[in-house]
Amino acid sequence: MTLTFAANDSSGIAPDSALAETIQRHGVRIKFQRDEELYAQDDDVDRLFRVVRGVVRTTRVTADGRRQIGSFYYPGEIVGLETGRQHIFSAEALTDVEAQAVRRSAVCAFAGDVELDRAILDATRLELVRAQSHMLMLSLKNAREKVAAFLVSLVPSGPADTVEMAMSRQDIADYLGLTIETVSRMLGQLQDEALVEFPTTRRFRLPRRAALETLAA
Amino acid sequence: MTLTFAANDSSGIAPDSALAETIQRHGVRIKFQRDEELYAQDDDVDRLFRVVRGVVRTTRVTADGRRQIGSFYYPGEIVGLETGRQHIFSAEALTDVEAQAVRRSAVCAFAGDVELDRAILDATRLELVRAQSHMLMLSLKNAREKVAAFLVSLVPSGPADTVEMAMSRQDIADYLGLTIETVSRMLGQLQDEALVEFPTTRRFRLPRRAALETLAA
DNA sequence: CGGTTAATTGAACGCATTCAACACGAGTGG
DNA sequence: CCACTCGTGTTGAATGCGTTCAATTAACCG
Repeated sequence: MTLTFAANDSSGIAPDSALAETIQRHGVRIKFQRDEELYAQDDDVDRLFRVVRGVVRTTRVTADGRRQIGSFYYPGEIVGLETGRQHIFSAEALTDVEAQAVRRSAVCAFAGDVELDRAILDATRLELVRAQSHMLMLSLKNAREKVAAFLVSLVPSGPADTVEMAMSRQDIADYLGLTIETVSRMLGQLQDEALVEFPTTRRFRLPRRAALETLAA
Repeated sequence: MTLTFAANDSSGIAPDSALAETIQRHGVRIKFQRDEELYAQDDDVDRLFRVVRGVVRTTRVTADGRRQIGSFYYPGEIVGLETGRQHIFSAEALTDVEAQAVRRSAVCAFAGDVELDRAILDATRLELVRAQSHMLMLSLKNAREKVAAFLVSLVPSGPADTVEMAMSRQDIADYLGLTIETVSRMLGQLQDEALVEFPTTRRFRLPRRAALETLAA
């Protein structure tokens, strides 16, 4: 049974951009094991990655240990351009990951290519839209709405097939700004209302996606 | 008595970029009255603004009426590039505002200028850093920390002079993801601890900025 | 099988909200 | 000058949502 990981299509923008193509052509293929870091917080920014297989999460930890997850990245998406000189987030392989990497300097070498410059700008804009959407979710939604919205974002709007979640409850909690207990409770609550079915803890189905979207606010 | 409005320097990046200069040279000067809109939510993106005088806030309102403030913009800063085709936020003049505007198409006309393309990219990156910083604040800080961080962000790190706040308590609340009552309580609490002094409701001083920074987390 | 980590469930607590009343300041008109 | 109003901000008391702490169950892997 082949079961692809749930893809986050919350942005609604196709991940295959000119930048993705360029990385695809010039990138070096690298593999990361589960939990391995693509780059660390405070690392100098020097490489861009295009996810080929698996899922990547970006994480930041404050001085006093509080953790936040910036986003999850799926095949076709670009990781590594979220900041200035130094990385604010670290990037970690949630599953075994295959990626293509290009040095930022290499990308700059093509700077004459207007097409490419535009592509980097577009990718940065996409990143900004993600952040703004995340911002709204964090401040305006309650626990129930957050979890509902998260589930919806994991399932392509097409057929309501079973999807596999790459992330743990802790990852979800840190992404939504909740605790694992609250996440678990909300999932249970939604399951009681038959808005989601969990055959196993990491696999689910949305039998009434539209209804769930409604209460995701 | 001349008293300039508090400037948000939380980003730590100088607002005067190549983009700002270009707008300064080619921009059309426009004045907005207090509460007037520079552009509305869902408007097509067609103009970029450089604030010359006054303060601008970006706002978004959800279908069910919940309000969020994206950011406050001060003289020298760029407003209007926060999204794709259509604006997600509206931009409103918090005070009387003087701004310079350029049509986006006009900016694109200079596209051959690599310098300028880079400037737009940098400005977009700055916007992204703002959003990420805001994200962290919303999910990881409690009410006390939020308000402390907000006060600190309004005061240039230099001399602890009295500064004037352009925004209402409601604006602060919607920016921090709190209610006006909570904001008011936290301000009162910090004042009791002599970490801030309010001669009037819109004017304050930070006698112990470092101490406030510490508990802003 | 244990042994270990991840996830769920329950009960008590606490922080921020909600609802309500009150204070303050600015502007208007008697 | 005072009285009145309206918008804004503050303060108090009660409620509730999400957290915290603790115990139990489920999943994973040797």
